[in-house]
Amino acid sequence: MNKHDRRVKKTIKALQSALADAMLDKELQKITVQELVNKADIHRATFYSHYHDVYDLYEQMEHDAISEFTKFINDNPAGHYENIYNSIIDYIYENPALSRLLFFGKGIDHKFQEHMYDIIEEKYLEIWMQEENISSVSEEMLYMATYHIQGCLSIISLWIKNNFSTPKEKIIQLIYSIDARWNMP
Amino acid sequence: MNKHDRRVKKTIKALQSALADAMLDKELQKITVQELVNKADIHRATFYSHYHDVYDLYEQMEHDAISEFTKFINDNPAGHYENIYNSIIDYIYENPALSRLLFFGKGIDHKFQEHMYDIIEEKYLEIWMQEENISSVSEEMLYMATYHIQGCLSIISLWIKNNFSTPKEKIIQLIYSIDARWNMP
DNA sequence: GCGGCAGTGTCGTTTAGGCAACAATTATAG
DNA sequence: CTATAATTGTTGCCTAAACGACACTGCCGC
Repeated sequence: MNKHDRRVKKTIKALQSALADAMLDKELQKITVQELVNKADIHRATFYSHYHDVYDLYEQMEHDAISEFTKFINDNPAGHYENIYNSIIDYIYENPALSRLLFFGKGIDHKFQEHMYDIIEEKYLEIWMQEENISSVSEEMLYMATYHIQGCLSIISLWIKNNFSTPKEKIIQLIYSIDARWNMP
Repeated sequence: MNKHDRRVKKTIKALQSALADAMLDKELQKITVQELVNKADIHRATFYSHYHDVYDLYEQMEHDAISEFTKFINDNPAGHYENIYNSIIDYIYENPALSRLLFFGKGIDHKFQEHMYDIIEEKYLEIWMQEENISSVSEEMLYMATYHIQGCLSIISLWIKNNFSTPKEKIIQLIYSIDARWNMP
């Protein structure tokens, strides 16, 4: 299967949306293949040509999302850490169903958020060390990082919870304005 | 081409959405096939296997929509005319892009709305004549029909203009409550 | 218990969509 | 004016998705 084929991309996305939707009000265990293909409007056989079962679909979803986020964050060209959130917010906005699932899905160990945090923190420290031309970070810096990252993530989390009713631009602006109010260590 | 094939339905819908989207800020004349297939994320050759050009797509869209509405209205089982709006609102909600186009698209003679009005009025009169067991309608009734139909259509129109920010149920409730406040002739 | 109903995997066949390449026709800019 | 970029139709080949059918499992109500 060529994963760059439009048809493949579309069915994958349709199935992911269907699962994300289903998981908002149902445990992963209780979701059937039938149900998913109905929602996604694809043939059942097509499902099996991509995934072994519902769990398989979920695992690939989570894995893909983490890869995507990691890529976005590491590809960050300018190296300004505000841009990290720009990429993240864009991706979330383009994949609302997936995001809702990863942040609020039922019956999941929410290690995804920890993963997310780790990736971002790593980038923060990398940028800081580069900017300040130092080889290690102080304990104070780590606390600052936690404070700021978790704060921003909770803003994004709330945004998703509110079904993106706040305009994307406003969220970005918000995070930027918080940054501006900061005196970097 | 079997128009009941899922793939066909999906590409048709994707192209319709793309055109509807494009027409909101561009004249029909200025829209290219290229642009549409990019938006719809389908191959250009696929476009030509369905339509001759952009105008062809538009005409079929309008025609299909009118057919759909007519069908909904005439299939109305109970014969209660409030249900007409139920069907219409459902359809609009399921086809937001198409609806925006038909109500607010640029560079179109908005004969669609007149068409819509005619279909609804016909149904109204049919129901009334049946209920009252009469063979013709009074002039007064025609005025009442105009008043009520155009009023309801303008509510729906505003709803679309507001990007469906008002919940669907509330719109239906609104129209029902208006009905309840009426003393039928 | 058993009949029916929903879901599961799998298979062979058909078909719509994807793709790349083509010549031909318009823009659009330098 | 000319080049060069973009859009247009069209083609042949390939493949993923659709479809219907199959036997099989598990579950629920009578």
